Amino acid sequence: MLFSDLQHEDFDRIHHPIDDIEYGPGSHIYMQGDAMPFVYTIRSGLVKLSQHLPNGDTRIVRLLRQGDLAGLESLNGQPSEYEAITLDHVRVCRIPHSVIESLRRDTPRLHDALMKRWQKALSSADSWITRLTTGNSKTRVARLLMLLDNNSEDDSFFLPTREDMGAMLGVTTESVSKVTAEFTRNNWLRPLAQHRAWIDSEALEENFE
Amino acid sequence: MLFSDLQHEDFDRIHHPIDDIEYGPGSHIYMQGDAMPFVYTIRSGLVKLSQHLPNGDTRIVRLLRQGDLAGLESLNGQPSEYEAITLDHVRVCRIPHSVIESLRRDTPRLHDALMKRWQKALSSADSWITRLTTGNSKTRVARLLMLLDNNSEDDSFFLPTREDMGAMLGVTTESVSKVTAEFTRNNWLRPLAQHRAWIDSEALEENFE
DNA sequence: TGCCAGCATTGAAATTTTTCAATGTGATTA
DNA sequence: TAATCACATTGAAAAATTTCAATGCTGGCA
Repeated sequence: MLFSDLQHEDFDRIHHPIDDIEYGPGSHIYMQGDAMPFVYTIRSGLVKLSQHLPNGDTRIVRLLRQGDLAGLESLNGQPSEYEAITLDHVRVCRIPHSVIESLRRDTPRLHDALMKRWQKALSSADSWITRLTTGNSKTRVARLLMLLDNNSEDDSFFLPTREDMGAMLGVTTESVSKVTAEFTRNNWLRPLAQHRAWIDSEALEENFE
Repeated sequence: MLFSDLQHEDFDRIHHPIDDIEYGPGSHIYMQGDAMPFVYTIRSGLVKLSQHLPNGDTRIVRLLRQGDLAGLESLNGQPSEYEAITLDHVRVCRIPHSVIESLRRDTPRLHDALMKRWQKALSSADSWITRLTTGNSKTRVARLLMLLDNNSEDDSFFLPTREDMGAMLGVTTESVSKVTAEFTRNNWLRPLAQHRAWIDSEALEENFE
């Protein structure tokens, strides 16, 4: 939670509604171009942040999960450059900008917490570039699976559709499918029920550092 | 400049050395793994921020130019995940973390300035993903050339080596070369002396939105 | 001035990825 | 239970990209 760093007294200053909201899979939290008076912290589930190109291509630029902040970009009042769509069941906490602003003035701890979030988002964006858009398609799929696996608390993890995986890696749906099918044949990937899956991390790591 | 938002009185509080430094082309400002007690603002020139993968591949994740901040990542005290290398002649202003910290406490304006920088870096990282790692190699090269052109104050702009362009786009040196050579034959790209070049933006835009 | 070193360009063959068109498969619903 | 829908998988051919090996070009240096 964004506010985990704050003391209780800080919360008492909040006189604006902070809502907990739940979304089913595939829901739009916000769209590209939306005015954004809120920031969202993800309490559980996975959210894809994507951008559309003028030519109609869509690219997923980041996955947000528990503890991540969505809508940071728009703290400046600009409309969102992204759309945020849930992949599975998602719970968020919706915080009005006004709350952030007033807390920002009074509590240095929030400042620091916000800084840390920026930092995390940036470093995630960069490692996305280095790890998920470099190498051939097998390597990219392997790295994505390991990232999803790492992100998960669980032994299993959420396996997106091949189309979404393609949009994350910059390759076609079919190419992703060919690779995941091969991994499955090798027993490196075991798709389970409900869009979840398990991987043999050692084997993948060994073959695709 | 980072401090352009600050009033003069704020500067008087600074009792630490802030140095202006100049680098020739190809100089290392800092390396991956370096402890980083500084933040750098770029006063002029172009800097590449890159990351190495364990397998030896290198990927350029961002270009920094006038007004950008390098070393933001390490405000938390962690060693740098990046290396920053100059492409041309570069002037930077090197600011100790301690200065940032003490200003941060006292001057809300600096806070805001820093936030804006984070925001800019993040949005740049994301559009890097969407625009520079999507589409075929001609499209990517075209987009990179337009980005370099936009960045430049000048009518001409700095044209990196084919190898660096490849590391930005996730394609091989030779592939980039084939594309730039073709663009040159079409008169869409005109390489000039001293690593500089000119493009026919209309023609490129038309062919590669 | 001429030579060198370091890029850049080119070509052909190998490989990878995309494209396009079927064909599976599993979960949900009638 | 059967029908249906949304994805996933597969295969073959086309297209794009990489690889590898030469060959050009140019600016700096002896």
